[in-house]
Amino acid sequence: MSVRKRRVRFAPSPTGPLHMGGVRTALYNYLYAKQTDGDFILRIEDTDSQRFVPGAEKYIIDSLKWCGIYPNEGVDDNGNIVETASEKHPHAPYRQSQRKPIYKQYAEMLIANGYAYYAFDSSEELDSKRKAAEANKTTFIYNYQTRKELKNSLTISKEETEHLLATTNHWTIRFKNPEDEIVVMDDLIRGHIEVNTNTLDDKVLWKAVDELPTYHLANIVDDHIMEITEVIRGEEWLPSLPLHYLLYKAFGWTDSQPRFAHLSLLLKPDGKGKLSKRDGDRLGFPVFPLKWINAEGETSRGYREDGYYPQAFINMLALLGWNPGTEQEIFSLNELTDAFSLERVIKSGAKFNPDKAKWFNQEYLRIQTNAQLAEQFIPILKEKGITITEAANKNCNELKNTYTFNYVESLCGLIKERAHFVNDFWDICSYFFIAPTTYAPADVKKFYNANTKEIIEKVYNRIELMDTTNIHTIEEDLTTYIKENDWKMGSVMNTLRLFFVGEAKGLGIADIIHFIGKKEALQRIKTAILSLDI
RNA sequence: GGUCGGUUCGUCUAAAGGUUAGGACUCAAGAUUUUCAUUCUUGCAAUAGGGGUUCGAUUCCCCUACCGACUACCA
Repeated sequence: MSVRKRRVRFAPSPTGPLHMGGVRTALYNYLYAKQTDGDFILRIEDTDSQRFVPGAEKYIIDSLKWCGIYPNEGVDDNGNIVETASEKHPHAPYRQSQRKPIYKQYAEMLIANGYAYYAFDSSEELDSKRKAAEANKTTFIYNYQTRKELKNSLTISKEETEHLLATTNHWTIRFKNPEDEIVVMDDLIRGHIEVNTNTLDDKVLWKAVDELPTYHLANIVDDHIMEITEVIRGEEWLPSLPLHYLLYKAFGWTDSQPRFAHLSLLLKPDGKGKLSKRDGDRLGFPVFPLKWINAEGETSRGYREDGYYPQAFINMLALLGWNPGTEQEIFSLNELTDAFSLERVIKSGAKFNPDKAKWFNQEYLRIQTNAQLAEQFIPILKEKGITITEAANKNCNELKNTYTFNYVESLCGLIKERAHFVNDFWDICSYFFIAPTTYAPADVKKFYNANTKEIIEKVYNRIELMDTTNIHTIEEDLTTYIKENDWKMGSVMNTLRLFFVGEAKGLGIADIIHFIGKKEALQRIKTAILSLDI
C-alpha cells in the first residue's frame, strides 16, 4: 500500500493585506510540504463577493514571494493564480469564484441525500429572532428544534419549495445537523475533541446574496478534489471543525478526509486579544509583511519597508508558536524545513514581541558580508546625496560627496555591530560622509575649553605629520603622543570626536581619521575651532 | 449567555511523573573600551488557585478563576 503524497494548502481570502499571522500559517504549511516532499498549494477563497478587495490577491502572492515561500501549485511562474488546468496545475482554476459550477452540484447532492435543505428565511427575520433570544438570555440556534418552526423545504410542501425556488432568489441551502450525536474529532495539535451536534447551528452552505457557496462548502469540496492530506489553519476554524467532519461524512469522503491541525493565534504584545493592524500603529511595528495602502489611502507599514530581512522575519515567525526542542534560535528556511514538526507546535496563543523581532534582524544583519551590506546601504546613501563611484583607488574626498564602493564596504564592516537594521546605518555613520555643522552643547561644555584648545592645536600638527593610511599606526601614534605629553586620553579623544562627529559618541578616533582622511580630519578641526571660538 | 480551546519568569519558550524548574528577548549591575555601541560576566524574574491519583506532580484527572476563539447568506 502506498502512502498518499502529502498535499497541503494555504487558502487566504483576498479581503485585505495578508496579516503576519497568515504568513505564519502559510509558512507552517510550506515547511510541512517541503519536509515531506509534498505539494504546497495556494488557493484563493474569494467566495465573499461583498468584501473582495482589489489588489489583495497580488499582495498575498508578493508577500509569500518576498518570504521565499513558493507554492508549487496554484501560482504560475509569473506570479499569477492559475486559471486553466495543466499537468503542473491539474486543479485549476485556483480561485473559488471561478469554481462556482463545481460547488453547485455538490450542494444539490447534499439536498438529494437529505443532508441539507433549502431555507427561505430572510436575514431580517433571523436577526430579530436572534435579538429576541438574546433579550431572553438564551441563544437562537438554527438546528433540529428551531428548523421545524421556520420556513424551509423541510416544513413546507415540495410544490411550494419548487415554486419559491423558481420565483424568488431569497433562499439559501443549509446543512442539516444530525440530532444528538457526538462528533469525535482528532486534531494534530490539540488531540481528541468531542462536540454534541445539538449545540451546532445549521450553517448556510449556499448564499442567496451572491449565489456562491460559503467557506464551509467550498473548502471541503476543494480540499477533497485537490486531494489535500493535511489542513493546517488558524484556531478561529476550530469551532467549525464538527461541521467539516459532518460534511465529509455526508459526502461519503471520510476515508480520504484530511487530517486537521489548528494553529493558535498571534496575540497583541500588550493587553488582550488577537494581533490587529491597530496594534501595529499604536505600538509602532508592522503587522503586515509588505507595505499596504488601502482604498482610503491609509498606509500600513510593512516588514520589508521597515528594513527587515525576509529570513529574519520568517525565522521570528516560525519560533512564535513552534520550537525545535533545542536551544537553537537562528534557522535558515532549509533548516526550518528539516526541524519543523506539527507535534511541537504550541497550543496556546503567542503574544508577539517586537523587541525579539528586532533582535532576529540584528542577528541576520551580522551574518551579511560587508559587500552585501554596502549594496544594501548604497541606495540610502544616494538618497542622502552621496555619490558612489566604481573607481577603485580614487581619493574619495577629491570629489565632493563622492565615495568608492570599497569605502562603503569597509565602513559597513566597522558599523554592523552597532545596528539592528541597515536603515540605522546613516544615523550611525553619517559623519563618515559629511562633516558636522553643529556641536552638541553638553559635549562642548564638557570637552572644549581653553586648555583642550591648546592641546588640540598641538594634536592638529601631529596629525598633519601622520601616515593616515593605516588605522593601527594612527592609533599607536596618537596614544603615544598623548601619553608623552601626560594628557588625559579620554579628554583629548573626546574633543577630537566632538570635532569629527559633532557629539561625544561614535567609532574609534583612529577609524574616523583613517576613513575621512587626513585632509578632511584637519579641516574638521579647523572648522570646529573657528565655530566654537573661545 | 452558549460551544470549543488555552493557562511555566514581563514576553517567546524548555523540562512528554523524579532538574537547584533551563534557554532566549527585555531590564538592571559590573568588567573591557578614548566616547557611544559591541563584547563578556552576573543578577532580577515563573509552574493561576483548590482538590484528587501517586512514594513523588509543571507534567495525569476534577472543580474554580482567568484569557482567547467562535456564535453572519465573512472567511
